[in-house]
Amino acid sequence: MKDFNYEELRNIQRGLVKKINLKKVNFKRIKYIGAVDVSYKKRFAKGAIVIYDNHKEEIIYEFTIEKEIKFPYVPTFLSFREIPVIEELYECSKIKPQILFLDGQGILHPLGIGLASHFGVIKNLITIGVAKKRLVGDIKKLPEREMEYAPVYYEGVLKGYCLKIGKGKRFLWISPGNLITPEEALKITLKFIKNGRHILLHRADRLSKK
DNA sequence: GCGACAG
DNA sequence: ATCTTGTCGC
Repeated sequence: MKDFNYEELRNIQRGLVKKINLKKVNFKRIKYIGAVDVSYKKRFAKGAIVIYDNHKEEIIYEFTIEKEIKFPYVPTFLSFREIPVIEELYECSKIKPQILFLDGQGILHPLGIGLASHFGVIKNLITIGVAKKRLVGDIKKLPEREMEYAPVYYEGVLKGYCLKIGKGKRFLWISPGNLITPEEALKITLKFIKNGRHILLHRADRLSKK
């Protein structure tokens, strides 16, 4: 793994965060919704994308790719590790989703530019960040019952929601990536939670691990 | 200095 | 994320 200039990468993030646009979604345009996930094995990363047809209400397309890992996992710099894989998945997909779910944070990031926001900005795409763990953000009290949620604040501003899924101590940290509001990101995500899991991200996760 | 820290 | 045996519970 080469040496990376993290100060320079910080500057890239500072430039990208200015381009995030948290506007409302025009739902009439939405026909395809996608999800991507990446898993790792030795020197390689395997990415999977699934495309859901919102009218047929089913997954209609999916595939995987493998790529050599070129960047280490460093908290707050996850984008630089995963985006090469996700970008190839997106560009090679014969069906382009109008909304894309990513396994990671959106604006719930120290600089406001998590994986979902980063990818949403460079592709000018509606993206939603769905993370399994907290990176930043404050919450008054964790939701206690299944499918309950609580607002997450960072620097005093509402940035996303924490949703309790399933029975145990499993939560999802949902925040807008780009071109969507926190409330809409929560609302759309809720539609895909079945049996305590996000059906599209879960499918992408399983595919990437095959 | 100490604790936190997406995947 | 990944490495990993047995084990608790529906």
